[in-house]
This record gives sequence, C-alpha cells and structure tokens, in this order.
Amino acid sequence: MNRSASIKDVANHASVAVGTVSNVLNYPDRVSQRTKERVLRAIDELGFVRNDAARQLRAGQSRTIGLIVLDVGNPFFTSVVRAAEDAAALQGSAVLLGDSGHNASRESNYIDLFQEQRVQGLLISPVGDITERLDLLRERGVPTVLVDRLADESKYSSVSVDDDAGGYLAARHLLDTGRRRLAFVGGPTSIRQVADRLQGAQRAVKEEPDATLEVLDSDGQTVLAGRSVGNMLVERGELPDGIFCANDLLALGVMQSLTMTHTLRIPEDIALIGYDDIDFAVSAVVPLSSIRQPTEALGRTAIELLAEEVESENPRHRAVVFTPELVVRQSTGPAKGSSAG
Amino acid sequence: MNRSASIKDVANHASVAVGTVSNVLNYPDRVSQRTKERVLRAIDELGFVRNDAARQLRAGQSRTIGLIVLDVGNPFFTSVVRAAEDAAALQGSAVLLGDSGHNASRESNYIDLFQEQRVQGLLISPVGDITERLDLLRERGVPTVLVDRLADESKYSSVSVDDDAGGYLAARHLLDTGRRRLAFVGGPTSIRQVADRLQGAQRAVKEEPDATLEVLDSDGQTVLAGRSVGNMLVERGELPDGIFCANDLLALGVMQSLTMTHTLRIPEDIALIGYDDIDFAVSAVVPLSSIRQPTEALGRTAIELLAEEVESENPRHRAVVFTPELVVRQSTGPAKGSSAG
DNA sequence: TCGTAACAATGAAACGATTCAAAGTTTGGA
DNA sequence: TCCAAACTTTGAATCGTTTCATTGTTACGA
Repeated sequence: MNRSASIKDVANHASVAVGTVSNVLNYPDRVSQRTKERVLRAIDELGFVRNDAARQLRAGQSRTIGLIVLDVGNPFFTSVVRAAEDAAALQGSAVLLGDSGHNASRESNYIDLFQEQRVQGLLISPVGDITERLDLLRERGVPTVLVDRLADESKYSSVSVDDDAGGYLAARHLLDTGRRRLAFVGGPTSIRQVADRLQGAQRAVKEEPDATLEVLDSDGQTVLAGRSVGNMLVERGELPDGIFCANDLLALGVMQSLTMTHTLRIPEDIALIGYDDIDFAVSAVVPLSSIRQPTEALGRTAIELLAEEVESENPRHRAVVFTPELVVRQSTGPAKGSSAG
Repeated sequence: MNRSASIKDVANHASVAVGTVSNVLNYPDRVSQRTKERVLRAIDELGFVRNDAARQLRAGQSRTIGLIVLDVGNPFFTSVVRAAEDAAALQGSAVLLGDSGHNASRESNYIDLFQEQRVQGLLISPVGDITERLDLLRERGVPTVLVDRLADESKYSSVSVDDDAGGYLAARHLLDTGRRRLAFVGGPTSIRQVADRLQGAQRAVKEEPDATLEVLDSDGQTVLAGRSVGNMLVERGELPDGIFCANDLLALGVMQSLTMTHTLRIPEDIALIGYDDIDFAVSAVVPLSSIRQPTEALGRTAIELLAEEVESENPRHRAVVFTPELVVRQSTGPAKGSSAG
C-alpha cells in the first residue's frame, strides 16, 4: 500500500512492455485480444490507477477548466456552475471551482493555482476591473472567457446578461403598477452588475417626469445586508412606494425587515422586486417578483466559447449577451387604492 | 506563447543551473542574494509559472483534497464546502469539489477522477452504502473521511450530526406545541439522513399515546418536490396538524402549496418544521422553524480529521458527532385555540 | 516456399520539477 | 599563507506517462 502501482508494475506483472500497457489504455484497437486481456487482468490485480500528473506532464495540458465565481453561496452562481460542469463533462473535461467571494486576493490566488495546474482555460466572473491580470493571462496563452460580464470583443469572449435592460424592466414594471417614489438597493456600485442595473432603472425613471429614484447603498449582496438596509428604512420612516433590489438575496432581506414591522404591507404599501429569480424567490413571505436570468444558457455557452478558443489557434472572440425576463409575482401586485397605469 | 517557460528556460536565461532555480523557489535561504535576484528577474521576464503536474509527479502526491457532496445547490452543503475550503487553505491545500447529485455513477466518476489526481485524501458524503468502493480506496491507501454520515470507527473517520436526535427534537417540539396528527415528509428513506430523522421522530411520537405519525414520501429533497407533496395533501383534504420535513427546501415547498390555498393558515391550522436552518428559512412566507446543524464545524473538522489520517501512518479513526439544535420560529407557533402542552 | 503487407509489441526519449551527492567558492582563525 | 568549515552551485537521476521509430510476428497470394 506504500506506493500505488505504476504502469511499469503492470507491464512486469503481465510480462509486456510499458508501451503496450499504454496502448491498452489509450488505443485498445492496436493491441491483440489475448494481450489486452492479460494486461487488463494485471491492472485489476494490482489495482492500477493512472497517474494524472504524469499524463499531464507528457501531454503538456490538463483536461480541467478553471471556473472562478464571485459567490458560491449565491444560487445564481451555483446554477451557472452546475450548467458549466455538465457541459464540460460532455466534452470530457472536469471543472475546478474557485470561490473568490468578491475578494481580489482570493481571486488572484485561484488564478495562480489554475495557472500552475495548466488548466485548458479559465472561466471567470471577475472582481472589479482586473484587466491587467487578464491581459497577462492572454499573453501567456491561457484562453479566458468572462462570465456575467461584458468584455471588449477584440480581446475576450464573454457571456453576459444585459443588466441595463434588466434594470429597466424592473423599474419600468414598478412604474407601470403606479409607483412613483422608487428606491434602488444595491451593493457598492463598483460592482459592474450593480451599476448597470441601476443605470437601467434610472433610464426608466427618467421617462416619468413625476417619478424619483433614491439610491440606497448596501454592504454586500446578502440576505443580511438587505435586512440592515430594510431596518434603516423602517427606522428612518420616510418610505418609498417601490423598491428594486440588485439581487433576490437583498430583496429577501429587505422583505424580512419590512414585514417584521407588521404595519407595512407588501405590495399594498411598498412594492418589491429583486433580480436573478432564484428558487427561493417564489417561496418568500410574499412571493417575490424578479428578473430572471438564463443561468443554464450562461454556463453552457461559456464552456462552448472556451472550447472555441482552445481549438482555434487564433480565434475570433465573441460576446454573447442574453436578455433577461420579467417575472411578476405577488410582491409587485397593485398598490393601495390605485389602479395600475 | 506556444509553450510556457520551463525551469530550464529560466536557468538558461539567468545563467545558472536548474537546481538553483528550484532552490530559489523552494529554499530561498540556500541561495545567495545576488543569484536570487538574477533568477527572480529571469522568472519575471519569462513569465515563468511552476508546472504543478511535474511537481506532483516528482512529489508523488498533490496538494489537493477531493470533496464530494450530494448537492451543491443545497445551502447546507455549500456552507460545509466553504468551511472546508477555508480550513484547507490554512494548511496550504486546495479543495477539488465534486457534486454527485445523489447519483451513484457521478459519484463514482468523481472518485475515479480524484484517484487519478492522487489527491491527498477524500471527503465524501456518500450516496447510499458504497462500502465496497470505499473499502477499496482504503486498501489503496487513500485517506477518506465521511461527511454527514456516521462511520464504523474501526474503518473510517467521520463527521456527522446526530440525525436521530434532530428528528426527535423536531417531532417533540411539534408535540409540545399541542399537535397530535403528525406527518413526516422525506425523500426516499434509502437516504440515511432521511431514515435517521424519521426514526428520531417516531421515537418522540411513541412517547405520546394519542399521537400518530404519517410518512409521506417525496421525490427528492428540493423545493419542487416539497411543493408536489403539499399539493397532494391539499387535494387529498385530510390534513395533519403538524408537518416535519426532512430538510428546509422540502419545507419551503410544502409551505408554498399550503399557503397558496389561502384557507389553511400556518401555524394555526398546520405547524411546519424543517431541517438544516438554511439562510432562507428565516425569510419564508412564514418564518420557518428548523433544526440547525453546525455546518462550519462539520467542514472544518472534516479537514482536521483528514489531516490526522494523512499525517500518521496508522491513524486511529475518530467519529465526531455533533448535536443539532432546535430553532423556533413562527411556523410552529401555538395551534388554533389550544395552549401548548 | 517465398515475399510482402498488415498487424503487434517493444523500449528509449521526452515532459518539467525536485533531490542530493559532489564540486566549487568564500570566510576566518592559526 | 594555509586549512577547515561553512556556504553556494551544479547537474544527473528520478517520478509515471505517452509517443513513435524500430523490430518482431503473422497471414496470404503468387
């Protein structure tokens, strides 16, 4: 048990050359039936398992793809990850998953790790604007596809969802159901997705002369962060009549603190809409309206674009942009004593 | 850009021997200041990145740990994963994550993959009773720790939570708040965790002569599966007055279908309790009572036990069992016109 | 029976890092 | 100035695969 069996041990045990064992493993057709059986028996008896490090070393490349997401705890990303894993499995690759947690240094560590592993390529949902680092990767010949982030097509392929359009959809829906004093709740606007969704919302609000949009900064994009923004609003007293949150987790948090007052009603007093349409949106205190993103398509397409980059020597990069979709539920029903318009 | 620089390229560029470059990387103290600087400059100029495959091949072992969970979409597991990653990072290892999705063949694929990668060890939350496969791993000298599953201490280390105790806690709580016609909702009882929780519940119910427990099979452990059990109950009409779900996702699903009727009230007509205490439990339609499991401790301890196995030649295995905790929220408040007993 | 084409099996070289015994260099005390 | 000890540097050997030119074997038509 000290050292696991090598291909050489198998060769000895079956009285053949190492090359033959390798052929049994990789090109079974090149080997005669008799020999194949003997080798397979030896493999079984010794419990031989290929050493992937040696394979990779010889091959110069691994069969893994690195994927770095901003937050594995966020159902949006787990869904993308799942789709990417499935798509990768179809083409015989495995996915190494890294969670940066919106933290640039953790992200950097994963990039280092994946580079050392000589991954086939990298899918990354980057923290901030790490163009220098990514440009370096590009120079080093590591194919990279940006996920959930629009990229300069001359440099990278990317899959993303039109966040500006999504923000517009959300705000437009609040306006269409009669709300005029809107609030946007979103983490630091240095996060691109947040900034774009806000921008789309502002575009919609500008279309209604009597509508206003207040921006409420949240500390991150979690249920907890949403709850503290909600508490702040409740204490402050002066409330908007429609709230658009940069993601569903935030919205669920806001919903919690609003409903805990037992005096504010959703949607009669305040309408609430989130973003991502995670599974939990439908099972919230008040089922949450949201903006749905095609997560499966994101993950699958990312893998496909990466495959294109890996295969062609000098690939043309493509930026695939998906369109989000409004999902109306109870949390944005008609306002108190007003007909939608 | 065709081929990334090797240690030999660096050595040439800096006019030193390959061994010296290796020393700069691994034992900087053995190298003089002048030489070190020269080598580091060469590394920088060539953009050299260590080839992990070659390192591993030489070292005979990788610095990664394989972790196979039943469902990454389940917040319980993502929480465990996160804790394990952090603990592993502290000891300089990386975690390779695999999602079996309760599927034995996917699980088997990941075990193969991880074995080929020569991971330091394996953390696994196994699908069913795969003792044969695990015994084989043990013979091959792959240290293995079972996660969320009690193991025979003579063979494996394990970290788990006492599911029987948790089931008892949940059912006892329903009984204590006056419910007598209980139902248990849980995926196939071939899943160990489900079976144990049910058993604990049955133990509690036996303590009350006038109490009954009906078992409702669910198709998996997702929000969706919960919803369909709930729909079935509503259509059938004859309802329990207390429901214990094998996890929170199921409970949220059941809650959805019950509240959609607009005639049944939680907790007045039916009390509902879940299991896991995921973040979303608190933000449900009716904040969900649940059984909390110490997920961080699970993940961290799993890594620690694995480290013990890796370090000692002939380790004594340990089975660490954590105790779950009742979290009472609104979904199990007092019943209609009855005082708790 | 011979020659050749098709098929099988061989084993040395290569991948890139680490290790370690050996060789080379510096330092400082006598 | 010389010697030994301490410090640096060297480079061949090694890890376990895959590759591929070469050698060995078989089959079959002439």
